[in-house]
Amino acid sequence: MAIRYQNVADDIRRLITSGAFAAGSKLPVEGELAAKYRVGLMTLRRALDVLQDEGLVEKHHGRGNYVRRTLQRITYTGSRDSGEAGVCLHVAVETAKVAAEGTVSELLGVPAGRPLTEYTYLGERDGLPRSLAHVYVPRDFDVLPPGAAVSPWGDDVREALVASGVAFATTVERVSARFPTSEEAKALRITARTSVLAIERTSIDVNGQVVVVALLVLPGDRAEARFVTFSQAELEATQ
Amino acid sequence: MAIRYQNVADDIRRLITSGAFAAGSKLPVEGELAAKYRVGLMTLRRALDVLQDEGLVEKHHGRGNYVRRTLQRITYTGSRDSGEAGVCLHVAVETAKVAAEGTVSELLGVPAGRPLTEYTYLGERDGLPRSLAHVYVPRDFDVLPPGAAVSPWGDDVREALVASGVAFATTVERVSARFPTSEEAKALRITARTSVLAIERTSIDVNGQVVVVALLVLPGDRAEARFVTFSQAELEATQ
DNA sequence: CAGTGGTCTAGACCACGAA
DNA sequence: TCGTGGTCTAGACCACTGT
Repeated sequence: MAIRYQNVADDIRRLITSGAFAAGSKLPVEGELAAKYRVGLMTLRRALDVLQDEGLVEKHHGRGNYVRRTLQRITYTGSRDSGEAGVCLHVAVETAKVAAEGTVSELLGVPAGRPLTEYTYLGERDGLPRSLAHVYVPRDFDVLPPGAAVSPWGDDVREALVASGVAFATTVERVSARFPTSEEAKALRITARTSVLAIERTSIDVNGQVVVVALLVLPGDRAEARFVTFSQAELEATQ
Repeated sequence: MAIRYQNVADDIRRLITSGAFAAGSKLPVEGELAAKYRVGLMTLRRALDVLQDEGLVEKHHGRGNYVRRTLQRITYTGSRDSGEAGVCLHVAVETAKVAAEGTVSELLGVPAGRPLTEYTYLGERDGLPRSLAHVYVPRDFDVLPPGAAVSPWGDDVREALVASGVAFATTVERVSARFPTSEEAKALRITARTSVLAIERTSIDVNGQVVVVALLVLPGDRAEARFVTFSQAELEATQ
């Protein structure tokens, strides 16, 4: 049997992708749409939920439902190919003194309560936040926070560490897809139902010591991550 | 004002995390729960939707709602650190002759319609599918499909290509978080609301030719991807 | 205040799974 | 077949936004 909210969603999706409902424009009010499709309000709203999850529609309480503008995606370019083509994000940084705790304390291999410096990076473009990064460094490695950040991934912390004599050996990036915490959703201005790319990056120096941990969160519908690997032969050729 | 479905979700969540509702056990039927919390059925179901999205509850049409068992995660280990610690997945492979189309044709840099060989890998553990991979090779490079696959990511196709003389240069992996297509959801036995990690891997040979494209889909709640980078110094040391 | 979406209900009927 | 969850409705009332 045909499921009505799916049928309605299919038709509205068609109208959007065909351009009958222009990007950025306001959709008819829910009552009108419900009448048009001869379904109840709940059913129509369910159809809009489907489209919202697909990223086609934005709902604004008290204002109306809108066709979402196509979002340009940003790319997180792993730790290696630093020859990244313009990320072009406006980046805001905040610094805080915090105590090691939970995952961070575990990843850094330091006991809970150990003093850390936390850098919070928020990358924006077109007035919309696109990336959120928390970078943690043990207080010992006290790094001067550069006034203006260039990389939304906290690479300047890394560079500052290199400048102060740290020799990096290995970087491990664990990537997962999940739903945002309420704080992340608020910071990135996404709904709790938008999936995010979560990247946990640990950098280890030549002594086997974890010197910096970065936790990145990218909205799934506006970002992707890219990792490039060169074969052994290729690496030798460039040397 | 307190939102009732959130209150109900909060209480059931407490009962689950405190162990009052044991992992794997069946929840009371929806009618009972609705009566217990003195809410309508729709409201109760909305609360369960919240918990389902959080991965705490599994809903089974016609059977009941269950407290989800903690899921062991599997790890996709990039293309490089092939020294992966036991993936331990049972892998099933299917081979098909297909025509290049859409994304695949674009990534391979061949015109649409060009004959390709498609390998479909389904990785399972504990009777549950955990990974889905589609690997595409131009028909020219006809590779003998090995009877039993070892890698759920299609690495044996890659190895077969190496054995037949292909020299790989660079591998690019694009990672994104999104919702599954209905086909993916069916194959992985997840709901349309579980986010997935989508990995698009292209391998280029020394002539700059894309020789193999792999599209991987991992259920976000049961998998993660790991990428390891070694510093230049580290690489030289191992040579 | 008017317009719009968000929450909630009670009850009808459909679809799935297991016995 | 029976018990279960899934879909759907009509209508009430609440909450947010802009004038």
